[in-house]
Amino acid sequence: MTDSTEKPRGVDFVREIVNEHNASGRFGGKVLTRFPPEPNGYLHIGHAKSICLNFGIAKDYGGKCNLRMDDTNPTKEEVEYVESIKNDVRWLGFQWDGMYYASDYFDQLYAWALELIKKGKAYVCDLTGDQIREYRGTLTQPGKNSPYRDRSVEENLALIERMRQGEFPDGSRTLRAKIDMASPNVNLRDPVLYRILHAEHHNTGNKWCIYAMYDWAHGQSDSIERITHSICTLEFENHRPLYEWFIDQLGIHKPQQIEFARLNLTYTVMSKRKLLELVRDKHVAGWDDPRMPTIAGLRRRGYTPESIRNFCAEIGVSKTDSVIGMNVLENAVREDLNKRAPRVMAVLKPIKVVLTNYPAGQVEELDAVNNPEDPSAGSRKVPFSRELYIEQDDFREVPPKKYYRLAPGQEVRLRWAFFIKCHEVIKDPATGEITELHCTYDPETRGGNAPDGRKVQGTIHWVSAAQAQRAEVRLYDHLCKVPDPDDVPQGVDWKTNLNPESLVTVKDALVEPSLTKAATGDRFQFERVGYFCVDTDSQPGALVFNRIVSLKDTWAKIEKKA
RNA sequence: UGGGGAAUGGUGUAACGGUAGCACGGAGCGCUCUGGACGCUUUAGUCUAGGUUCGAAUCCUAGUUCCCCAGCCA
Repeated sequence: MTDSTEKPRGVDFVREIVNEHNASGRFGGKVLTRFPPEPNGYLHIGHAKSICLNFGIAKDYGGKCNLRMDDTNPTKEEVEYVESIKNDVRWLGFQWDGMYYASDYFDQLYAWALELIKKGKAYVCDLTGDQIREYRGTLTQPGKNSPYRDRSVEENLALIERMRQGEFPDGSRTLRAKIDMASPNVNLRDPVLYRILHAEHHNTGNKWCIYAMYDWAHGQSDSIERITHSICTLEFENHRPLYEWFIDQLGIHKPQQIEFARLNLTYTVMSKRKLLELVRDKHVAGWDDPRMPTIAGLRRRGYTPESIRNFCAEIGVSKTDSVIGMNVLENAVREDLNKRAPRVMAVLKPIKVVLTNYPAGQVEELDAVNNPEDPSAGSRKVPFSRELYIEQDDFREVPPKKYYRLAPGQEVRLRWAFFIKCHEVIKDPATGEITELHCTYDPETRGGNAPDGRKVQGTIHWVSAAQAQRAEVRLYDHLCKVPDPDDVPQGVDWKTNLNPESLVTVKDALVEPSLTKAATGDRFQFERVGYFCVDTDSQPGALVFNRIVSLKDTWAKIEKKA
């Protein structure tokens, strides 16, 4: 119809294609997508991009989205992975319509293979792996036909059945499509459909000893589910003619495959092979190690599903190979947590402060706002006393220019408390190390404001010595020390680019007492420091926090420039 | 050297023959009981060369550069 003259603007190219289909009636206005992972590892942030795209499109168009395990290789797949995948998809905030397995379709796939044989379009090949490679030719030279290419239909039928029955050892024969050994597209040079694999499958057990190749399973699985838009990554663009060839031969529903560029992030790796390597060789504590770009890792780190979804929306979808800066992801979680995370005071590297004019033994409760961005978050009480701890970084005996924090003779505000001024620096006579700061407080400034209207430049965070709780804080940084860890000279292991300081553990940070009630998964902003999340290792009385991301640090930037 | 793709500020991404915009980053300013947040200003781009057109990021031609493909992996 022509009643809609306004063009959809600002939508990604995939949605543009869907719009065209809806306009032309190609799929009768239906939209059915799917997210098809192989359960051979944990999902990562790159999968999140695909999940948001597939589920997002289904939602935008009132369609549906299936979750399907592409489980055609029993030697690499495990139920642990399928469970983790389902869990991660749900956690990201999506609910699939159909839950399927490519292995659900093994019978149908086998029937279709027989059909292809009967049409003279597939044959059993006795070539070894090496021979198949030789016969395939190269990118610039055509391949040559297998000597087994012209077996009779009857012989092929008999042989595939014997393969299925388990009469032949692994690798001894394959079923191949008969297409064109001279095709400039190598995927069409008689691709293997089935290989012999005497392996137990997580879903079908020992029913099969021949397994469909991905190329033989994927397109037809989409077809069976009547997927309309089969969205995948760029490297499958070369396979599309093959999938369409299968579907044309079989005369079944043909989805539209659309390829987009996979996500790459700086300072990390995204290949499942490399992530598995990190886990297996214990470079990290597991798939959910907070340094991992896995969904499980990001979750444990403290990322919110919203922040990941916002990130995916922010980066867009296109066909251009690209690398997104890690700072974009970090920015997404800061933006989300700024609105929601309660503020709290924690001192990571403490130095003691004694208020010489504050009565010994006295403790008072001060009101602290929980979240200046969210009035409904209310306020809490924090104890204040003669002995406190502040951050080592917040004191300089010889302050540089523009240093607004505590220094001899310089007045600062203690957040939600009083103005203090430093009078004496106590040092260890042996080492010269600063052990204590003697300060005075101004009782008139209770709550943080001076009745005489006097201003201070700096406000610093603190905890009261007697009431503070000890906590372990794990400071996470980039997994890799360079933006592109895959960029290594020939023969050099990419793992030489792992960041040795990706985890720095602070054993004895001091946190305000309200945090004793913090539960696993709770997120906070440690004021002026960063966003933190209670780790799964945390116990009552033995708190463990993960740094999700630091706050932007303007002072660090100024000081770096000086 | 075969085939398939992609090229817009530093990084991503819009514009669908008619003002090159947005986000992140960078620089600067304002505000602030977080050197946070927020607000404002600013920086910087159509791969190259021709052509069509009143007008081109967009259409045409020819180049250049980058990515993917030679698993019985997905």
